[in-house]
Amino acid sequence: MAIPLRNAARPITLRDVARAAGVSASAVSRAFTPGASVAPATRARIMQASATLGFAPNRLAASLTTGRTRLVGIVADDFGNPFFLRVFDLFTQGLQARGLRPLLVNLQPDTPAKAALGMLREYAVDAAILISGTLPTSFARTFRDAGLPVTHCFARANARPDVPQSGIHDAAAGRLAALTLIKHGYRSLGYLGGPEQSLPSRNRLNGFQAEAVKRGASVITAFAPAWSFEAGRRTMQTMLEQGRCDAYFCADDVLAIGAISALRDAGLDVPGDVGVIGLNDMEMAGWAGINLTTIAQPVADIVASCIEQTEALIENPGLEPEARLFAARLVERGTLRPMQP
Amino acid sequence: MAIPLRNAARPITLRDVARAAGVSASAVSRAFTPGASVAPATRARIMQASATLGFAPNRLAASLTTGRTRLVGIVADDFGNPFFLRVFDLFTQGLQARGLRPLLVNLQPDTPAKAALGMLREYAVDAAILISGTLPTSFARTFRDAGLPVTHCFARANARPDVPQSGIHDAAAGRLAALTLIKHGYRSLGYLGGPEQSLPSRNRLNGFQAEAVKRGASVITAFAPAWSFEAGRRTMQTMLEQGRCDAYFCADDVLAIGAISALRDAGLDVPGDVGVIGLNDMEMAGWAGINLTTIAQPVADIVASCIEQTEALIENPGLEPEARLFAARLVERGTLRPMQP
DNA sequence: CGCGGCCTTGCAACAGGTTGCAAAAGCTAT
DNA sequence: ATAGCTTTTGCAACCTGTTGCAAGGCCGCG
Repeated sequence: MAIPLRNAARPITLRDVARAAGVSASAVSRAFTPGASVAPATRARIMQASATLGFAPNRLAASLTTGRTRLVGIVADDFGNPFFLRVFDLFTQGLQARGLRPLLVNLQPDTPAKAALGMLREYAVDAAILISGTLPTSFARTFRDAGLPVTHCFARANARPDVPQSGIHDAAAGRLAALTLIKHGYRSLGYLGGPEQSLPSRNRLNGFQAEAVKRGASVITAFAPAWSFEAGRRTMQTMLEQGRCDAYFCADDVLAIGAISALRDAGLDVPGDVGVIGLNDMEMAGWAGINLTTIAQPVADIVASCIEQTEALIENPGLEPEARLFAARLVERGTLRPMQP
Repeated sequence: MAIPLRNAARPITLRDVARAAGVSASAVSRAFTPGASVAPATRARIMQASATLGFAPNRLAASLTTGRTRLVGIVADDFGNPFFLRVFDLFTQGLQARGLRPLLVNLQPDTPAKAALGMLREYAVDAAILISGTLPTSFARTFRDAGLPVTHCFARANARPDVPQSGIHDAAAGRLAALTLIKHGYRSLGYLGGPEQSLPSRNRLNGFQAEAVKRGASVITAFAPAWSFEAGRRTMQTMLEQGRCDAYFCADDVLAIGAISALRDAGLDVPGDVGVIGLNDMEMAGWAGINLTTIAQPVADIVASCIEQTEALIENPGLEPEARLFAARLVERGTLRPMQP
């Protein structure tokens, strides 16, 4: 009836290897540490023994003395928008390539920052990366104040940031959208943002509105409760009740696709009657039947930059936080009427 | 010039708390262990001290003695298909709810199983979950043979499985697709699968073909090189060169959307000239403009089942592997012509 | 009042690595 | 052969928690 306390298959430890190679435990440890002082012949013998025994050093045990786990917490709260699949792909690949391992935390809408912090501290992550446009900036501050190096991707505070950030220049993207619509001859404009508390939503609006007003166009605005098709569709429906604009800038492609669906349901042709421009340039924006004119983020550059910031912050926790903003680019497809010559 | 070897902000340890609360380290450890023997008053004092110091026990240090990290490796190789975003969401949520933490490994096409195994063993994960329809079954075997508990989600070996598995009954889904097309009056059928080495691709074909042939329909087949829009579009283009079928079963919705794009480019109306049925029932299948008739997987059930299998395997590594197959369900939308009465 | 038994607590060993220090070994130059 | 250096190696302490064991405290009961 005895329940075994430990798995029968005990993992191979460094002492097993030491015994097999006829050296001390320290020698084995050093053999696996680049730059440590070991005779080449000894190292070879140890590596040989490790290979036959199938030994891999336990990083977690090592972390006790080194103070580094090479674990990075990825904290995200939007698993609904396909945009983030690309982002996860890039992040996990990029971190892996640097020998860092992503530990995922999937935030529920009601998860307090403290709880998320606790999850990460239990695992002694070297840093955390916040991937979200909707998380309040206080979230990052909570992490930072607890002494956990943290960076924020795809969000931007208005003033000087609390923590290092990478993302697009939202206001500039908004201006680009306005400029594009105006160039295409639209005058009465609508803005359909994501959740109102989301900084990118607001910053995109600010740029959009400023540019539009400057050029004599009018802007009405609405915020969708989520970055989803259904939210975009519903919000466009209520926007249409206030009368229709010539063209709409949607702060995300999926939102735009939902909005177009509502416009077509209302008997309006896109781009015949109404123009729509999205943001993100997700793969599906290029699909036939969608063919959405949109503004592209340099996602790969942003993610690479954020990883770089994270590594730098791990090296030097006192680093002055910097917001790196990337320029967005117009991708013309078929949801705006042809430009007036 | 001295470089500090350790971060100035040393994390709070259990001995700090012990000192603050005036008890021994063991007392603190026990205070955090449910069911351990501690006087309520002592525990309260310790919890108080922990809260003010901001202490959280380091699970990694604990893992040295307990032999459990509560870390689970999530190994995936397809970050292109939005279907998997939903899957990641469900997995991370489900694991978190059980106090397990997902450690992500993003497999590149050329990552050998040994390398992936090494990444996970370094972090002493309690188990690994393979999420992939394209990974060869040898991958799971490599993990298992190394003594790492492993389960496989969304793949199925033909015979008795090497490791526990959860997924849909691919052959049954294929039969359902064939039956549906035949009920709608289609006779000359086409199958557009994912990568040929993918087991789900082949199993879906087997069921589809068996049912179709049994009912006197013909089947031509093709395999796309990836589970993507572009692969679906291209593959449908080459299929059309061999003449067209009445209807096509595509082994994935994104593949189907690509295929429809190719069909329309070829001047064919869907569903007027050709019927298309997909598989997965992803969110976008329901979007206006796509409106794809498809076969739904009970994804949430499958993921829950896989997590359950994983937990069971951690408890009892000797568990007999079992393949749990879930029934797929038809979701009728607008890409098949109306049924003949 | 004394004793047995239970609950609570601390000691010390341990998990799997890392690392400062000093001893041992190898090498060169006298 | 010896001194003087450098390189290689092992010892032992340490990182942070956990746990078996035994000692201490407290209770009730006779």
